[in-house]
Amino acid sequence: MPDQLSLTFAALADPTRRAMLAQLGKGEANVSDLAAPFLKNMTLPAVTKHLKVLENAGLVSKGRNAQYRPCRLNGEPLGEALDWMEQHRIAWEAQLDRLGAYLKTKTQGTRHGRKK
Amino acid sequence: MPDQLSLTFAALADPTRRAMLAQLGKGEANVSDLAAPFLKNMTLPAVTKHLKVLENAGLVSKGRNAQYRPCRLNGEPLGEALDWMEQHRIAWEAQLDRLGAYLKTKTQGTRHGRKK
DNA sequence: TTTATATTTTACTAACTGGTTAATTAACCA
DNA sequence: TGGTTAATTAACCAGTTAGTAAAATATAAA
Repeated sequence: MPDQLSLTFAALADPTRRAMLAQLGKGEANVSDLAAPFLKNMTLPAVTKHLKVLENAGLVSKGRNAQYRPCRLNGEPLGEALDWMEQHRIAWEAQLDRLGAYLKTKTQGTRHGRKK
Repeated sequence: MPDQLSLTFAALADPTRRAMLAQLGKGEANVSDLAAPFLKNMTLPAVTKHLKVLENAGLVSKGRNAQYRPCRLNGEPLGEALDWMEQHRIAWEAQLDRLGAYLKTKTQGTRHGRKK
C-alpha cells in the first residue's frame, strides 16, 4: 500500500488525469462532462478508470445526483504534494546555483512567491 | 512516449526515488552513496533501476569519475512540475472555498500561506 | 412498462514497474 | 597479472496500469 504522496504523484503522472483535475478546478462536473474532451481518444470506461485512480488517491470525491455522479476536487493531497516540492525546491535551486544555471531565466517574477 | 510532466510526476511517485532526489539536493553523490540507505531493503540493481527512471525523466544526470558515476540533480523539470501545481493551486483552493472546508482546520499556519 | 441516459463492472489484453539473482563491464590497486 | 570495487546488464517474475468490448446497474422519462 503506497504512501499518500506516492499515490498523489502517480495520479498526476498522466495527462488525461491532469486535464480532469484542471477541469474540476473550475467546479463540479459529472463523469460524462469530464469524459467529453477525451472521448475522441478513449472510451468511457477508460475515463471511469482514470477517475477511480483520482478517487483512490483522494484527489476527487464523487457524489450522487439521480443517475449523475458529480465529482469535485479535494485539494488537500495536492497541497501536500506541493508542500513536498516546495520543501525541496530550495535544495534544487542551490544545486542549480552550484552549476550557475537556469535560475535567472526561469524563476524571476512571481513564480514561486510564497515564504513567510 | 509520455510527456515530460508525466515523466516527472511518475518519477516522484516512489518514496525511494524521492529520497534519492532529496539526498542529491545536498550535493553530488555516487551510485553507491545514493544506494547506501536502501541496501537493507533492496539490492543494488534495484537502485540502479530507480536511478534510471530519474535519468530518463531528466531529473538526474550521471557523470564519470574512474569507476564512480557521480550523480547530480537537474532541477529544471522539477521546477516545471512545481509550476504546473502552482498554476492550478488557485483553482483547488477556490474549489475548497466553495465548500467552505478544510482551509481553516488544515492549512492555517504556514502551509499554503495565502491571504487572510 | 418500456426506453433512454449515465455510469460501472467484468473479462480480457499488452505493456510497464519494481524487484530478484547471476553474470558482465570498467577501472583501480598490489 | 590477478584481485577488488563500482556499477550495469540480462533474464526472469509478480503485480499494476491503461486500454478495450460487452454486459450490467441505476435512475429518469415517456
